Amino acid sequence: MALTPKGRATYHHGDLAAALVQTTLEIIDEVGVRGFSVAEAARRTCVSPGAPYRHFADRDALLAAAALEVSRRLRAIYLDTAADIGSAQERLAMVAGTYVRAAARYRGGLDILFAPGLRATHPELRDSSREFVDLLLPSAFEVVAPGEAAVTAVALLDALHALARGYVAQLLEGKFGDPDDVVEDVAIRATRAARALVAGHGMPSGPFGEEGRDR
Amino acid sequence: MALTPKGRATYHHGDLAAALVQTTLEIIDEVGVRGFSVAEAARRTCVSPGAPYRHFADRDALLAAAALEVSRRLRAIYLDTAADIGSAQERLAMVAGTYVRAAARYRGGLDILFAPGLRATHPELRDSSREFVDLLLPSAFEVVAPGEAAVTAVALLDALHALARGYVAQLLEGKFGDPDDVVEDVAIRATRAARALVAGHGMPSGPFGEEGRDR
DNA sequence: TGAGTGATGTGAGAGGGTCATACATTGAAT
DNA sequence: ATTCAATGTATGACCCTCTCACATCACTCA
Repeated sequence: MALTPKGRATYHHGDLAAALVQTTLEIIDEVGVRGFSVAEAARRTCVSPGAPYRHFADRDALLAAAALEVSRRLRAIYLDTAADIGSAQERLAMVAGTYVRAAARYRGGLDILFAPGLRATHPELRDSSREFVDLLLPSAFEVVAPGEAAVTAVALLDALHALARGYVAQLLEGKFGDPDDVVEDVAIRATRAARALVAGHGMPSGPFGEEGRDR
Repeated sequence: MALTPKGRATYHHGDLAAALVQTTLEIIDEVGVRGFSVAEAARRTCVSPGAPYRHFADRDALLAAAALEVSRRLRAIYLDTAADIGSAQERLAMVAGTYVRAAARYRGGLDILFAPGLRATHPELRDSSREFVDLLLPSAFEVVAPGEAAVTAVALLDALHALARGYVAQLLEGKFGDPDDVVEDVAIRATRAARALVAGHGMPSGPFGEEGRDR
């Protein structure tokens, strides 16, 4: 009998975990999270249906790993585009647009990244988002009034995050038409709205003031 | 043998469709969309596993019906709270807070309402959201400059919608802590951010200007 | 060099879910 | 009373998740 029951060169795959994550992203791009199955991922990776479970505890764990990968790519995109923006205001406003453009590129990828169930169960997803947001903290500090900087800056970032995610959701669900056709327009609108938000940032410290954030 | 193989009084249920929608909402509140199954819904409604398919084409159709119900309730909540708000600015800002509070009340309900897959497949969900948003149009018109009112007003509403949805997502995934504990705080923050957005609404007409909106 | 060992993949299968199909039951219209 | 359409049941095909015993391989250390 062939050394490789499946269509592979060696019995051991080499780096199944990474391959599965990659395949997962592809599948999700095609059929969405709902259509994804680890069986299908195994099939495409030319591996038995049980093999993925050597690397991921369950379906959700694989999805979470894929989401984490998306998160990493988003971060990279941001770092690329933010490099040459001088004004803190503009840098903040721009993130929203960048987010939207990245969404069009990764589609389903963002669906997992934001899947309510997953984020609730896998804290590392929230952590990754948080780290990403923290990249923006310095810019936020520059923008808010020196007095109550800390809290207001964080609140501003939360608001921007909310705004961007909302636009992404609307874009991906086709509210404005075929996502491919309208990405750029929506990105511009998101940027514009973000600018308005940054401009009107004069929000006095609120209930979250004392306890810091994120616990 | 008993007339009712299951624990029901009559062979015919009476209003299975409505009962299923209700049960669906309950299940989702308990175990989330991911944990929901029409088999379980049938079980709880004391009906055979196939019965639901007489009323709903497939699992997604049942979920969509449930989501529509949530949408209806949201609308009712809004109408209740908006009644006695005089200023258009405040009315707009308040919607964000209302949205957040409603989210805490319906939890999983909003998960379905916003589930990317569902909204893409079932246009009636987007329609219902749109009708809801349209309730706010008059207020939006009051707020923007008379000149380019139409487009800007719609853009403002889209931005508010995005913002509110983003906050809801963050709330439900536990970013700020146990949702129950922080609803009110988050609602306040959302309202505040919305106010900032409305205040900085001076966005000139953009690429969406010519073609109207929403197609 | 050549066993031993742990990591990785296989195959079979239990359990459950979706959905289609054929059949049973019933209320309403004739 | 009879018939019909609507509604529920029973059964089963098919797929998926996840488990378990076993096969295969890479690596280590004597």
